[in-house]
Amino acid sequence: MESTDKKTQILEVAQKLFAKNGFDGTSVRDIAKEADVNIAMISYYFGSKEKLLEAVFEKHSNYIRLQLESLIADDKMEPMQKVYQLIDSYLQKYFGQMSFHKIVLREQMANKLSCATDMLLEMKRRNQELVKQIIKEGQKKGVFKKNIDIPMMMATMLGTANQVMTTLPFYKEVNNLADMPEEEFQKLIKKKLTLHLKSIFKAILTYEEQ
Amino acid sequence: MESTDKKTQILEVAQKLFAKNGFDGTSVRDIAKEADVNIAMISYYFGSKEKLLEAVFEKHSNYIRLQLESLIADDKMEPMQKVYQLIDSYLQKYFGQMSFHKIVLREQMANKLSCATDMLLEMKRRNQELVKQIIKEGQKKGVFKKNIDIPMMMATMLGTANQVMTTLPFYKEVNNLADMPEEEFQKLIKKKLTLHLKSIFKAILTYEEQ
DNA sequence: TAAAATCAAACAAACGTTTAATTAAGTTTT
DNA sequence: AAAACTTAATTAAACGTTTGTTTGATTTTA
Repeated sequence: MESTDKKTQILEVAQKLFAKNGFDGTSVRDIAKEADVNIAMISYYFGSKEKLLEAVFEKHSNYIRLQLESLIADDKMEPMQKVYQLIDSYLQKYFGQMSFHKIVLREQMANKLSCATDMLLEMKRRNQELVKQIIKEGQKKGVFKKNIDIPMMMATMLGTANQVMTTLPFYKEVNNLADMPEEEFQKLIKKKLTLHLKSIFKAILTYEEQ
Repeated sequence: MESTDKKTQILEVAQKLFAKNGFDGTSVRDIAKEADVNIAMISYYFGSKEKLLEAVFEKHSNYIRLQLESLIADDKMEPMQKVYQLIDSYLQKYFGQMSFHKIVLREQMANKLSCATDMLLEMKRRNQELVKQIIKEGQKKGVFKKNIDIPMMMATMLGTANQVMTTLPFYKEVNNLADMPEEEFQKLIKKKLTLHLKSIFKAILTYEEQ
């Protein structure tokens, strides 16, 4: 049998609660209660709490990689357009799966060696290598500057997105948008963030130092 | 009596372990063992584990604010130089107190309402207001563009710094610096990050869109 | 000798996991 | 088609640890 109803329900609730309260801050009893299943079902389906976390990671492992590979394969698109679409893809994933990316952020911070953090690091390495290919292509075509610090550039994209995402209520406050519906507000902030990052990346990749 | 040896020792160990393993991931027994004190001393000096966390926050509450205020007060320095020094101050604080800022990052993610998160939000509001003053001064002098999204710009600085800090081992790996001593490596990455952020801020604040 | 500091021990509560029994679903045998 | 059997799903209860905190006695300090 594959993916019972209750099994997927446990997985989704776990993702939500891990994001909200952290791995250590979430008990299997919390998960069981919210998913409306017996506690024993978690061990029954996933083996342990730790393996439940791994299962959450498994679910999200390949999305960005596929996007990047199809970008590289495209030989008609301009380099700068590829970078813009790269930003779009990342932000699409981030805002579409906020709760998961909060878990990633938390796991990233914990430097304990687990199967989940290994998966994460491997994902990061692979994606960074693909981004490198896109940038090098732009440099070969003479559109981008030489000496781009790609890891630092990626840190700005991921870091800015994370920062905005983890302090969304703060941005709502400073922009005086307390009344705006949450969904509309997120759309707005995503739009702002996209433009912001695109203009930064353009500066990093093309503007000569003065 | 004020600040016994053991009391400060508990505070420092707590900061270190909270940063490493998170608040929920750190037990008072862990803290007591590493600080080489009896478990009961934690309740004796701080009342509870929660209040111990608050005490850690208390210790760090005012550093950046003072730096910003002295920057605003200076009426000789050029606006761009002020922004550059703002970046220096923030990164100085971040790299000097990494473990504390990891705790901040974790608390920021947890949206539970505690005394500690309140302190954090208040700090953020105040500092953002001060940064706003510095930018507005530059705009009045005609050095900076109009329509600067200050919260977004700050998100880029804080977010990039956080991202680099939480994934330091990754940056060591991708830069092939596995052999470099940790201290030297951190100096290098801090230097890189500083230049990176300054060039981004210059672009944000002065380059006209093309 | 009075107050502060320190300690081992105990507390109840919460933790992740396992057990053993029961129900539901599916398959095989009559 | 009914009965017998087998496996999967589900449950309440219990398991042994670990959790944060408190107690009450003892030592140190002033």
